[in-house]
Amino acid sequence: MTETYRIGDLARLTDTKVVTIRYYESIGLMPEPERSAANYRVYAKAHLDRLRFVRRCRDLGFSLEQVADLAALSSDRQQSCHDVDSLTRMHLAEVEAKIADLNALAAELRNIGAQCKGGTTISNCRILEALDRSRKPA
Amino acid sequence: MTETYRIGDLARLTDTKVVTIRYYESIGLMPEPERSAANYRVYAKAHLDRLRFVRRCRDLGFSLEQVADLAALSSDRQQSCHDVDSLTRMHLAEVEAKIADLNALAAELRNIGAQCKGGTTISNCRILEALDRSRKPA
DNA sequence: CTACGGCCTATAGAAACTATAGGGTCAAGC
DNA sequence: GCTTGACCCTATAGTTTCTATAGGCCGTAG
Repeated sequence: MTETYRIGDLARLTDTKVVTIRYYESIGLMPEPERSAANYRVYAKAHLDRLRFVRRCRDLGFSLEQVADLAALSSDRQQSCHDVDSLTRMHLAEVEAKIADLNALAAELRNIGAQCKGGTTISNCRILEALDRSRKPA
Repeated sequence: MTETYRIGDLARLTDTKVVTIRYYESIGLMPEPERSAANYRVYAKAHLDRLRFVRRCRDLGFSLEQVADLAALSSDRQQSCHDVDSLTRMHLAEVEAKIADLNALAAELRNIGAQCKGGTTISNCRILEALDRSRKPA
């Protein structure tokens, strides 16, 4: 009576490739499911939930290792909320740092692009010179 | 008389690991240098310049393939500036998209973090519930 | 009964390196 | 003269997060 899923179902429901689900199992991020007579993986709702959790964390940019940590924490409901919070905070700090870097990078790329106004051949285009700071001006 | 460098010198001068320089050589991104009697790599100034160019492009977030393209373009000075410009533009678009994604992610993480105010144990901490949208409230 | 989609395992590849093993070279110090 | 240590060499495997491929079984619809 309990509804079950095959690996393809899980893949469709969570927008994950079949091979990726098997990969998660191989690294222990997904528990090993039951098998049918034909050796097919047979999943229960709990597996679906777990996979959704994993995928959502990945979308949020957590590494697989961090996801595993988060999942372990979540299974120990007596444990302090603090660990989960600090993991989230650390990750937020990483994300913010990356944004800052990328903003600086974008500014530089826009600047480099602006140098192209003049020439049409490489020899009088400034982009490469801008990319290569060590090159002396012609 | 012309000054030469050993691989460790290049590494220090460009803040690159020695193995990484050899890796660049193995994939054809750095030309094969001369060898000393003891089979040590002996680099000239041109190699140093080339490596600086590669590293700077990498810092700007270009992939190794893009760096190779850029370098090829730069060696053909008759070629149109347009190619270099469009590569840079495409890359800028990618970077801007990534920034937008990360901003959305940071907002979500801040939101999740804010949920932790209340409880001190997992069972009344909201972070995991926020991470796992499919979990029903207890 | 054969074709087709879905499932299985196992291995290799992609990107951009990093790490390790096992060994040669060279200058300085005892 | 010999050892120590820093540096160099090649070759291979590991990292992360998957994706792709090969070769083959299962189950159903026509």
